Amino acid sequence: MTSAPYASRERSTKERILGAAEALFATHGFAGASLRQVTAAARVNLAAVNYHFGSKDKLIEEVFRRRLDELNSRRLAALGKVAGKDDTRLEDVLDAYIRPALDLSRVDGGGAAFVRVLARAYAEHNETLRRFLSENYGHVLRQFAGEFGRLLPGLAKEEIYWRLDIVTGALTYAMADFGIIQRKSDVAERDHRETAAEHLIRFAAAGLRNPSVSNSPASH
Amino acid sequence: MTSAPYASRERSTKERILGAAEALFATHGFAGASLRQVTAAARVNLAAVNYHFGSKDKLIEEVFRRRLDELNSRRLAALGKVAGKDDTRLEDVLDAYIRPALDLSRVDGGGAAFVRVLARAYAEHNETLRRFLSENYGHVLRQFAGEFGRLLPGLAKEEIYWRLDIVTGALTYAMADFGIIQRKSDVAERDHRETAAEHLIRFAAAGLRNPSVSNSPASH
DNA sequence: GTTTGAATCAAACGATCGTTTGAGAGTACG
DNA sequence: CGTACTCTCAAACGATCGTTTGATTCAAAC
Repeated sequence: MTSAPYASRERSTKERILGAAEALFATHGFAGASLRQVTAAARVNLAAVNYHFGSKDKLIEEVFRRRLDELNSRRLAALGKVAGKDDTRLEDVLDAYIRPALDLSRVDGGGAAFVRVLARAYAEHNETLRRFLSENYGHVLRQFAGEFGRLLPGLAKEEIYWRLDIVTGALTYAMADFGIIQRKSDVAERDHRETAAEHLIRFAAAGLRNPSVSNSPASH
Repeated sequence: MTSAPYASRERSTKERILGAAEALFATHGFAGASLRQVTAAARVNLAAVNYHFGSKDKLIEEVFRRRLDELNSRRLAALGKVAGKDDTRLEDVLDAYIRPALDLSRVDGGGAAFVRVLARAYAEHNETLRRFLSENYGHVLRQFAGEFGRLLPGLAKEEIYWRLDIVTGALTYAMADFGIIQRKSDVAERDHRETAAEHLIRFAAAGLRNPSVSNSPASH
């Protein structure tokens, strides 16, 4: 059971399926990408998906688990390096939150596609998927919220979550490169994301530092 | 040709289809919602979609056109009331951008669902849909970018577009209520959106006012 | 050599998809 | 009346969907 009889010279069947599924889910969505597309791109038999994963839904969960576990641990590790100190800057915490996602998008072999899959997940109302993401993502968000609350004592806990939610949405949006604005064709995709991350950190820091107000901000 | 022989006492077949499609596209996505679901919810015959709209893709475009035309004109009208004056506040321009979307989400009869459809569109890589949205949305964004550039003379034009892109992503995300954070069950959906919009305006104003910098904002 | 079990394969399952068809119902106009 | 035209309807089209089946292949265990 240690080595597969077939295709031992290449990546395993399971990994080839996961990679192909990741890329196709990013492009066509979960409902839009068929298992026949996935298995054809992975150059495996159609039945291999149900054999190795059980169902399409389980395959989707595995696509997330493979990347999300590492993304979460990297975020928490980065947070641990800057959190709780006297000279902790807000930008450092934001960087710990954003940078791992950016790094993930630069990994060869599908990481770039995964951030798009992540953006898909936010748009999906699939309750099973949402629960899965909340279980694997919620505790990370709570950790960051705690540190942000320490750095921004003037903001209520609920206010912190509100703003973090906006930051997460903007991050997901920017990372996935789903903007209306067309980037210049001579700018590579990863440079585009790097620039977006730098803008986002400055943007988010300013938004989080904004003092809480009681009156309506604008009424024309 | 002026009046339909059937169902004249109710909303027309076309409008019932559009309403049902809007709600189902918001919940299940464009690929995930079938025409049989749509026509069943609209209580019309299955063939009515292809008869009145030609195809499923054309139906999707019509779902957008129906709301987007009014959203765009309302945004431009609101912008026209505050733009170009000496005492124009940044929050006023942001309000002109965000408030029409919020108002749309409060309209009875499907407007709330449309903001979710809009978020779906951002996540879709469908090239036809992206081109359609860019044609109906690009000129509005350019108008707002021009006014933001006037109010923020220290920012380069490209920087304005970068930040507006983030604002649009965060707005779409917040309006569609796709956050991980669960809102309290006793908070109604429209109140949730109203609060989100107020936070977003303050958040975006602070982010846009943030002076442009040349050095990297954070590196741990 | 025989057995065992995991992995792959072609083929087909029933279900559902978007779309089309042709008949028929209803209204307006002559 | 008859003709014309719009709209609705049940039914079916071929294609594709996720999933299952049963045979086959290969490596390891005995």
